[in-house]
Order: sequence, then structure tokens, then C-alpha cells
Amino acid sequence: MAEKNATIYDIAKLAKTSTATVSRVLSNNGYPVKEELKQRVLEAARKLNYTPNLLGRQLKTNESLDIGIIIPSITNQFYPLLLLGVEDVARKKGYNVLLCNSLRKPENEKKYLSTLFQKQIKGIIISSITKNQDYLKQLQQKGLKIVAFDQGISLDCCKISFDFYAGGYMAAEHLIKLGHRKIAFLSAPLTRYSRIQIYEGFMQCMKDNGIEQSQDYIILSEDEEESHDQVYEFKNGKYLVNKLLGSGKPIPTAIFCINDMTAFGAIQELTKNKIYVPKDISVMGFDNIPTSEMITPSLTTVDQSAYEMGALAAEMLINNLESSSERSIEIVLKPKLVVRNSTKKLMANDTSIYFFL
Amino acid sequence: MAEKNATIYDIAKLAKTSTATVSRVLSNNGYPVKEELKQRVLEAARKLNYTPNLLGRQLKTNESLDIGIIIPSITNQFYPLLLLGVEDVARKKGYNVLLCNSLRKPENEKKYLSTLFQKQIKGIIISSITKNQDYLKQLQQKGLKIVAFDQGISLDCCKISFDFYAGGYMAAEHLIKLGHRKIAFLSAPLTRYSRIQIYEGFMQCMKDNGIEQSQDYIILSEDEEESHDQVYEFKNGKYLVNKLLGSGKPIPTAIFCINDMTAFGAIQELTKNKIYVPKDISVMGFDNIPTSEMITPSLTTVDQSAYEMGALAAEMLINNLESSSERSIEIVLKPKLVVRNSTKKLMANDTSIYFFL
DNA sequence: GTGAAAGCGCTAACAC
DNA sequence: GTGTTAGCGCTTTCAC
Repeated sequence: MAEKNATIYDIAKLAKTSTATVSRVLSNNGYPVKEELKQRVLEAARKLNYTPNLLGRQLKTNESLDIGIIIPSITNQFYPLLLLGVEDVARKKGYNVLLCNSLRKPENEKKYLSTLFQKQIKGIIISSITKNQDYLKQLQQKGLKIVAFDQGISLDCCKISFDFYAGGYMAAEHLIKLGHRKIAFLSAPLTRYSRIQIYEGFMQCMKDNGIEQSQDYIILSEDEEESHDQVYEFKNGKYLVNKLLGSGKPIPTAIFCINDMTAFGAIQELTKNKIYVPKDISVMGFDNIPTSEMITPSLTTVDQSAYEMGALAAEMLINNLESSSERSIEIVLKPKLVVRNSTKKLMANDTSIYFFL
Repeated sequence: MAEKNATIYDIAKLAKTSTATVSRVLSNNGYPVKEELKQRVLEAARKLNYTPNLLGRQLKTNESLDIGIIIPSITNQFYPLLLLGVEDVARKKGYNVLLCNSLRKPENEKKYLSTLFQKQIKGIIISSITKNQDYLKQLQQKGLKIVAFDQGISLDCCKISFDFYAGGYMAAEHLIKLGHRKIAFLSAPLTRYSRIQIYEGFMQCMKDNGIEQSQDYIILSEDEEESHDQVYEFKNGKYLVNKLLGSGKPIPTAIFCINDMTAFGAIQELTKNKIYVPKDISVMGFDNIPTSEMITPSLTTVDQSAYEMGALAAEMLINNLESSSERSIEIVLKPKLVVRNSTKKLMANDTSIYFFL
């Protein structure tokens, strides 16, 4: 079956010319070739059903039109959108994107980095989950261009980041403006930079509005995310609501969740306990993943503009690749409030709802 | 900065041996090399901070550890799960996955196919959106192994498919068993194989249960999906519910939606019209994407086992690649009913709910 | 304009 | 066991 693929050598033979000429015609680089010869080459290529072998070319030119992207997991709804942004830009500029999911495992991340580099890729976009950046640095010294979109990273490279602090502040502000003062903060452990920043922004806003946040309303789970559970955050939301309700403290009038998935879990568990959103309680998320629009009630949240992030990262990387500038710049994206139906103005008498479970 | 990468030639020089020996040591293929020399080579490689160039090897061996996958869009929640299945299997077998999103554009699909092939990839998994399979066939004849997971495809290749008909039947059956007889069917135009099959399974089940499905309860939208709108199906669900409510016909007691996203839209629009799920009406979806578990009420649906589909496809492809068998086999996956909270038993008096809007 | 030939980094006969 | 060398498919210098 698999007949051996034709090469430029075969074409040269058939067109009675040299491989040099064939290469000039087919790579279409503007090198002057007489029209008649050109046509003969093209004709021969067509006849032989020629497909170029990119490996040969790349080995020779040492140029690559591939860029890599390493993310924790494509099953986290945030990343497909980001990837879309990366791909749209890459496609426009003639690049291909090689996606790698580290699944939050440092060994996977390292393996993918190594493979990408061995494939002679010249640039990557990465959300690194590795504490130790020695390997990345090593590759960087070997000429790999890196754009990171993960604040934690200490590496000196281009970065695209997000102002989580402002996002947390903004969320609190929205709820406070609606009249809420008893606002619970639900989150997985504050172990990541992003979570900590959101928390601090949130707390600062409460403080700025003269609200003393009670420790009873800061509900954190104990265990860190497991790498393979796609709905961990969702389950965590349910868990945290149960923890809140079980505490015996008065129910807050609003809940701010560290991300949308947690909010979905919270809403489901609240509803199960006959506490309805937004009638009895307002709930906010963070991220603005596509699902947040599709649940009922639709979720008020803070947009992280994943698509834009991806597009900017790709833009940055490709510019860097093509201009080979060594400047490390950082772009910080600002949050946007997305008001939907899961939050509402606090009515005067709402403040007196007390549940003791 | 970017110091030139060391090659096996440099190592040979430093270790005072030949490139052949270096290759034998580094490619670790069990070829006998004296321990002492081996160590010298390894030492030299370490010293030079050597990274192999995969291109050189691949060009020489004409073997590839990459497989490609072409899907319509990673932003459709069904595919990340499928991709996860593909990647898990690929990783286990030492393969890398190259993802391509066609965005439902035939020209993109063709471009990606061509690029993958030029990169000397030997096998792909594809959900083709192209009517004309000539190009695929051409590549197949050139030796590309193909696994399709898309029923429409007429190409003679390995396939992994899903029994949509049984799924449609199963959905209807579930609702009928709950006592429903007035069941609306909501869908985008019945232009794709999968939709048609689901529809026919649904209708057959109605018939088998002696229920004559009224045309008034078959609600289809007129326009085909736009390639770039990630929430098209969701919006379509809202649109279809409005069409149903606006028809002036008695409201059905249950709605079956062609997929989960449509169901999310339907639920949101029903709720907006103060028709509550599942109290006033039962709603079912199809696909079992992750979100269906996270909405409130959680969605009763038919599982398409995306992960399994991906894993099987990868397994099939890699086996094919390694055994180079020419047999085209097809695996048909069966649906699973996932009962959650959006459907409930029809109460005697529910049948009398009539709304005229 | 065109062709001969070197060589990108690697592997695998083949010779010793 | 080890080294020499041809060559995978391509581009590009250099000579004509």
C-alpha cells in the first residue's frame, strides 16, 4: 500500500532539472526561475503526487513554525478558551500550536518541555506548576523563548498575568454595593498565588468599607486539589457550604466563591438545603467560564478574559520569536465584573434571616 | 545567548570515540558497548549539556511517536474529555498527541491534515467535518492510518462510533416510564447523522409505547450552527423554548433536548417564564458533559462516554500503527442513562397544566 | 537562471 | 565492540 513518497530528487529527475531548482520552485521563495522550467517542475510534482517532508527542511534551516503550550489541564474550562486565543493568533501568523497537558504533575511538565525542545521548537507558552524553575531556565539559556502566564513564576521572561487582587476587591465591592455585609468567602486552601491575591483583595475591600470580616465566614477546605478530579472544585463548593451551614453561625446574606466551579457546587448544595439563590442568598464566582452563563440562575462573576490572555501570550511569543528581542515584558490584565442573576440587592428584612441547623 | 547545541559529533570528539558509538549509547537500544566507553560518552554528553535533535533521528529512521487528532473545537465541552482519553493512552504507550481544531471549517481541516502529514505523522484520529473524503483517502493511500469517530464518514477505515439511535430511544423510554406522554423534542436542524439517529430512536420509542408524537412537539431551529459561537446550542435552547411556548399549544410535561447545552438554555428560559424544572416540567439532555452535573437541578441525560471513546480510539490507532494490520474495524459504543434531578415522575394532576402565553 | 555539491543531526549497514 | 561512511529530504552557497 504505502508507496514510497516522492522527494524533490524524483521531481528533478522527472522534470529533467536539478534538486536546487525544484526546491526553489516549491519553496516559493521568490528566487527567479524561468517560467517554463517552473511549470515543468510543478507539473512533475503534481504527477508524482508530491508532499514535502518538513523534517528535511527543518533540519536544514533550523527554523520552526511550531510553538508549544503547556497547561495544567484542558478539562478545566478556563483553558480551552485560552487555547482558542493562542490558536487564532498562531493560525493568523502561520504557526502551529502543540498542546501539552501537565495534569499538574511536575514530571509530566518536564517531559513535555524536553520533548518540545528536542523537536526544535523555539518558543513556548507555559503555566508552570513546578516550583523549581531550573530546567526552564536551562532551556531558556539554550535559546528557548518563554511566555509565562502564571504569577508564581520567578523566571525572568515575558509574562502575561492577571490582577487577581483587583478581582477580589471588585467582587467584594459589588456585593457590598448591593447592601451585603455578611459575606462568606469560600475557597480551597490559600496555597496558590491567585487564591491568596483574590483573598487579600476581598479582605481589603471589606476593610475599606468598614466591615470587619468574621473568621467564621472564611471557609476553607483542608485538602489540596487532586490532580485528576475534574470536578474537585465543584465538590469542594458543596463541602464548603455544608461546613458553613453546619457551623451554627447565622447564615450570611452573600457568598463569594474563589472560582465559578466552587460557586456551582455551593448553589447546588444551598438549593438542596432549601436556601434559594438569589432569593435567600447571593452567590458570586470568579473566572467567568462558559458554564457560568448557562446555569440557572446565571452566575455573577469576575471575568478573567481567558481568550484575550491566550491571544496576547501568542502575540508576545511570536513577536519575540521574529524580532529575537531579549526584552522581558509583563502584561497585567484587569478584571471585569460580570453581573448576572445570582446576586441581588439585599432587602431590609433579609438581614434578619437566621438559620440554625 | 543561544549557544549552539551540541551534537553527537561533539560528544564523539570529546569522548574520543565515533558518532556511531555515541548514537548507540544515547539511543539506548541495547547495542553492546563496553561499560567504560559508555560512561565516557555519557559523561561527555552531560558535560556538553547535550539535547538530542529529534528531527535528525526521525529523518533517518522515518518513524514517528506522534499521533494527530483533529476535532471541530476544543471549546465544545465534549472534546476535552475525549482528548484526555486519547492522551492518557498515548502517554502510556510513549506517544505524543498533536491537537488540531478545525473550527468546523473544511479548509482548516485540510490544512491541518496536510501539515500533520508533512510532519511525517503516521496516524491520526479524526472527527471530520468535510463532506468530500477524497483528500483523506489520498493520505490513507500514502500510508496514513486513520481512526474516525464520526459516523457520517464513508471512508473505509477504523471507526469508533456511538449508538445514537439507542440513546434517543433510551431517553424517550426514561421519560415515558416516568409517566410522560406529552414530550417535546427540541433540536437544531436535523442535518447531522447523530441528530437524525437520536431523533429516530426517540420517535421509535414513542411509537412502540403507543404514543403518537404530535408535530407540534417537534421543535427545530431553522439556522445551522455558526462555527465560532461557543454557546450556539445554549442560545438555541432558549430560542426553541420560546418557540414552543409561543405556539399556543398546551405545554408538554417533558422536554427532550438534542444535547446538554440545548437543555441548559431550555431550562433557563423555562425558569424565566416561571415554569420550574423539574416541578412543572421534566427536561432531559444528551451527552453528559461535565456541566450537566453542576447545574441546579442537575441534568438527567444520556452519557456518550467521551473519555472512553478517546481512549479506545487511541488504543486502536496505536495498535494499528505498531502491528501495521490493514483490518478496518468499527467499535460501536452504547449509551448509558444518567438519571439526575431534572426529570421526575409525572403526578396525576400535572397533565392538566395548560399555559397559554 | 541553473546545477553541483555540501551538510543540517542522526542511525545503521558494513567493515574490521 | 568499535569506527567509517552513506544517506534520510531538504536548502543554499558557490560556480558557471
